[in-house]
Amino acid sequence: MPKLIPKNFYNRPTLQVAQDLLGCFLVRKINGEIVRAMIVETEGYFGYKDKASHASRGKTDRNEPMFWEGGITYVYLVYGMHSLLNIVTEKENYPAAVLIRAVDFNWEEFSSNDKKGNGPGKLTKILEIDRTLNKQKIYNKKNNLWLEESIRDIKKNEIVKTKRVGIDYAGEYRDKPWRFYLADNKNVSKK
DNA sequence: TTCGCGATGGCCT
DNA sequence: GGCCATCGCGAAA
Repeated sequence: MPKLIPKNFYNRPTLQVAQDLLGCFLVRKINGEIVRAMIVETEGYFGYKDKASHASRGKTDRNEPMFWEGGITYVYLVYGMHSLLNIVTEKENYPAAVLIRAVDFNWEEFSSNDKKGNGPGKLTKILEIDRTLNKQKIYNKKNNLWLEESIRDIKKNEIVKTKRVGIDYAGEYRDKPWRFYLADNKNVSKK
């Protein structure tokens, strides 16, 4: 049986959590049906100085969940149309989260082009994740959204580290290698 | 194959 | 009023 990831998993350094989440399963229950999606790409955002992070200008109504303790969701809208899913990490009052950028549904039904989870805005659409799921606990199953441990060991050399996507404005933080993905997976959002 | 761009709305200055 | 942690389309090549 797959194991639910415990709360204390998230209360650790963001970049560690971002890498450990690769190979784990994002599980969503929709109308009583369970859909499992393996996480294949993540990005870390943390601290006050990183201009790419929403928290770089202090706490606001939007980014407030980033300041909560690890293990809850931070869902927000970009470009007026896409909901992006983040998992909050680290301790309370320190702003940090991991963006889930791509998932893989080992599932025939999800093999058509518009049902691949190969982008942060696409996987949320397929899994019906929107801002109503903001600020929810993901270490229990009550909100019909949770995370399960990987069913195999992910080796260090399977993880590719590179710069994050879509944040060219972030100055010295633009090129930080805080994006991680599984090297052999075809569902990552960009090369 | 890659590139250019429009859609679309909330958030921050 | 400007700016996005994006996507999919159609044109060019």
